Amino acid sequence: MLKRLTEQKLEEILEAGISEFGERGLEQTSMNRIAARAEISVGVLYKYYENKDFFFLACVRKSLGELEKALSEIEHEEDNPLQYAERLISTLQKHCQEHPSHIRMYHELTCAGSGRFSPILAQEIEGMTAHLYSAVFEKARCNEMLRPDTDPQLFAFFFDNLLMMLQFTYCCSYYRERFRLYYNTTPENADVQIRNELLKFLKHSFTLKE
Amino acid sequence: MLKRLTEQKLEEILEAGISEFGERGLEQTSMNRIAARAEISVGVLYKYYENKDFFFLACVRKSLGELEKALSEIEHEEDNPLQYAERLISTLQKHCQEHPSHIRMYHELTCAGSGRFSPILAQEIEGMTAHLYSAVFEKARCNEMLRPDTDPQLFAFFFDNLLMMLQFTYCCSYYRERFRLYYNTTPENADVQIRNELLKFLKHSFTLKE
Amino acid sequence: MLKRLTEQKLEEILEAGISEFGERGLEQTSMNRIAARAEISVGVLYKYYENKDFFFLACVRKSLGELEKALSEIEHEEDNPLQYAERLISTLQKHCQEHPSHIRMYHELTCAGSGRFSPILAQEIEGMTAHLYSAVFEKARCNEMLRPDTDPQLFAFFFDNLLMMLQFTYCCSYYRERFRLYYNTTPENADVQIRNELLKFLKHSFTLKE
Amino acid sequence: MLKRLTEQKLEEILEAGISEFGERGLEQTSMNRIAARAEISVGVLYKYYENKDFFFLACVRKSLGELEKALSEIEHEEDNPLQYAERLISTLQKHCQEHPSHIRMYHELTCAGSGRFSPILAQEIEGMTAHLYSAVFEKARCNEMLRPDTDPQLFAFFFDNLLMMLQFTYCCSYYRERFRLYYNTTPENADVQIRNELLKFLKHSFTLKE
DNA sequence: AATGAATGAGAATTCATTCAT
DNA sequence: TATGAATGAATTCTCATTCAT
Repeated sequence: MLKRLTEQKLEEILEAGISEFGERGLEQTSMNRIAARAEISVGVLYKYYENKDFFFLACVRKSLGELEKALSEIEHEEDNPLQYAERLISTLQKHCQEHPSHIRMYHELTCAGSGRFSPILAQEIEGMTAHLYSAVFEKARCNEMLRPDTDPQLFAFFFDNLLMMLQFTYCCSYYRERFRLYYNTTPENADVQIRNELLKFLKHSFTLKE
Repeated sequence: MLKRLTEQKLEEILEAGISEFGERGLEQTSMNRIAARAEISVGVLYKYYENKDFFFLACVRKSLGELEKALSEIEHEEDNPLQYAERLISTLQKHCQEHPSHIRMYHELTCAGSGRFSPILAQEIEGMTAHLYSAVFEKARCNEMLRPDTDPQLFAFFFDNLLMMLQFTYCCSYYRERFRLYYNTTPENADVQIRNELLKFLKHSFTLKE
Repeated sequence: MLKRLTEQKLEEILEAGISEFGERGLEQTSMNRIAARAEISVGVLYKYYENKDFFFLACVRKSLGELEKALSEIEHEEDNPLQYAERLISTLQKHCQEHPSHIRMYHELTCAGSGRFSPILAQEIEGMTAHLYSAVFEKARCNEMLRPDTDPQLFAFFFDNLLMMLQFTYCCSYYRERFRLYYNTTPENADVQIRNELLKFLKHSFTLKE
Repeated sequence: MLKRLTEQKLEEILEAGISEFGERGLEQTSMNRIAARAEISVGVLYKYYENKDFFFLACVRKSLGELEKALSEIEHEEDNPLQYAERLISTLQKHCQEHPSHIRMYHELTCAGSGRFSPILAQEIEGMTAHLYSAVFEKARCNEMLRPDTDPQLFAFFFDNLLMMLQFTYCCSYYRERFRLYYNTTPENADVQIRNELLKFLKHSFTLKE
C-alpha cells in the first residue's frame, strides 16, 4: 500500500527505536516490538536497515543530529566562556527534559552491550564536542580568561564529563536515584540550583572580571 | 570430578561473573558462560544463587565491598579536603587499573538492562559515597576551607560525578576512546596529568592557604 | 522453507499435541518434541499458543469438541434410556478405537500433573455429560422407567463412572492390562460382550417392559 | 551417625514418597524433595533404592500392602455378595479418608508417565482384586445369587470399575470437582448416600431374597 | 555408613532474521 | 513493495544421580 516511507514515517520509526533502545537497552529491545510501536511491519524495518545494529546506529545518528542542532544554536560572545557554559547547560537541561529517551539511548551506547560500536561512535559523537570545548578553552587561555596553569584539553575533558553526568542525571533512572541521595529531590526541581552551582564550580577556574 | 567448592573457588566464581558482566553486560552474559569461565557447572551457580539476578547482585556487592575497603584505607588530615581528594583520586586510579572489570560492571548497573535494580543499588552503592563526600565538604565549609557561597551537597555531587567519569574513563571502552579524543593517549599514560589537573580544577573552589 | 500454516496443518499440530500428551503426559511432553512431531518449529507453537499450558488446553478443547460432536449425533427415542445407553456405549467404543490418544489425554488431565486445571476442566468437560445424564435419568424416573427408589443424580454419576472406565479400558495401557486380568483378551476383541454385559448390568435398574 | 535405618524411619521415608508422588505425580516429584520431607539425605535414598523408579515401586508396594491388609480384614458370610459389597465399600470409604495420598499415588500409576510400569503393576495390584471379585461372583452365580444370564468375569470387572472410581472420587482433585457437578457436595458429606445408592445399583443384578 | 554439594543433560521460551504471499 | 508468519539457535533454570568428604 505504502508506496514509499514518507519522511515523517521515517522519523516516527527512528523515534520509536530511540524510545525502545532508551527504555530497554540495545539487547533487550526487540525489532518486532519497535515495528509494532511504529505501526509498521518488521519487513519494512529490514528493508531500510540491514539489521538491528544498523538500525541502532541510525537511531543514534538521528539523535545526535538533533543534539548538534540544539548546541549549534547557542549564541554567545566569543570571549566569554562562562556565558557560553551557562547557555550550554541551559540548553542541555532543556534538551534532557524534552528528549529523555535520546539521552538514555546515548547512555546505552556507552555500555558493554554496545561495545562493538565504541570506536566508531565515540569518535562520531564525542569528536564534535571534544573539538568544540577544547577550542573554546584554548582560546580562553590565550585570552587569559582561563588560569594560566590550566591544561585546556583536560579542562575541556572534565567540563564535558560534568555535562555528560548532568544529562544522565536528568534521564537515567540509576542516576536520578543517585541525585536524590545528594539533594533529596528530582533534578527537574533543582534546575536552577544545579545550573548555578555548576557554574560556580567552574567559575573559579576562570579569571573573569565580574 | 565432583570437587567441593573452596572458599577461594567461590571468590573465583564471583570474579568470573564480574568479568563477564563487565564485558558483556547483564543481559548478554549467560550463566552457562560464567560457569564455563569459572570451570564449574551451572548447577553450582544455581545452588549458591537463586537466579541470575541474585548472582548479579552478589557480584555487585562483592565488588562494592572491595571498593569500600580501598576507600576506607585512605588516611588524611581531617581539615584538608584537597589532600583527601588527592589520595582518593590516586586510590581510584590504582583501583581502576587493578580491577577494571569491577568498574565496568559498576557502569553496567547504571544501564537500562539493570534498571530494575536502580532503586536498591543506587542507594546501596552511592549512599556511602554521597554521605561521605557531603560530610567532608560540609565540614570543609564550616572550617572555611570551601568558598562560603558553595552548596556543599551539590559540590559533593559534582565532585563525585568527576570521580565516576574518571573511573569509567579508565575502564570502559567507549570512555577510553573518548578520552583519546581529548588527550590523544590512554588514561594510564596520563595518570599524573589527570590527577593534577583534576585537583587544580577543584582547588579553586577551596580557600586553602598554600 | 517458511511454509504458511494451513488450516489443516493447524489441526495436525493439535493432533500431534494430543498424541504426545496422551503418550507421555503433560509434564513429560516437550514443546520441541511436539514441534518436531508436527514438523514445524517451536516458534510457531509459541506464536499460536502463549505457553505450554495454553497449548495443552487447546488440545483438550479440540478433543472435547470432537467427542461432543460424536455424542450429539446419537439419535434415540426420548423415553427409552436403555436404548440411549446402548447407542452411547457403541459410540464411545467406536470413538475409543478411532481416537485413542484423545482418551489418553483425557485421562492425563485427571492426574496430579494437570491438577492446576482441575477446576476449569472438570467443569468444562464433565459439566456437559453430568447435565445430560442427570436429565436423562431424572426424566426416566418421572416416566417410571427407573426404579422409584433410585436417586437419578447418583445413578447418572455411577453410569458415567462406568463409561469413563470403559474409555480408559480401551485406551490406557494400565487399564488394558487390567482388563486382560478379568477377561484374558483385549477390549477390542470383546466389544460386543462388554457392551451387552454392561447393558445387562444397567438394565435391572430400569423397569422396562421388554 | 545412623547405624541403620530403623523400621520406623523406613516407613517414614516411604510415606514421604507416597505423599509427594500423590501430590505431584511421578515426574514432578523430586528425590531431593522427598529426602528433605523425610529428613534424610538423598544419599540414603539412593543407598536403599537404586533409582527413582525403584523407589516409586517400593512406595506403591508399601501402599498396596496396606490396602490388601484392610481388604483382607473384611468379614462376611460366604454366600452373601451384597453384604460383602457393602463392607468392601465401607472399608474403601474409610481407607480413602485415612490415606488419600495412597489412592492418589495409585491413580498416578495409571497415567502415561508411569506407563513403563503398567505390565508389572497392573498384574501386581489388580491381580489380587481381579481374582477375588471374579471368585466371589462366580460363586454367587453358582449359588444362584447372581442372575443366571450374567457373565461373572465382566460383572466383577464393572464392579471393580465402580470401586476404582469411588476411590478416585474421594481422593483426586479432578474427580472431586466432577462429583460436585453431580451431587453438589464433597464425597465425604455424601458417604452414606453414595454407599446406599451404589448398593442399590448393584442389588438388582443379584437375586437375593430379602 | 551418611551426607549433601556438584554435575550436566534437557525443558520452556524468546527473538533476530528470512522469505512466501 | 509490504507483510508478518515461520525458523531455530540460544538462554535460563531444574533435578536425577554421583561421589568426595
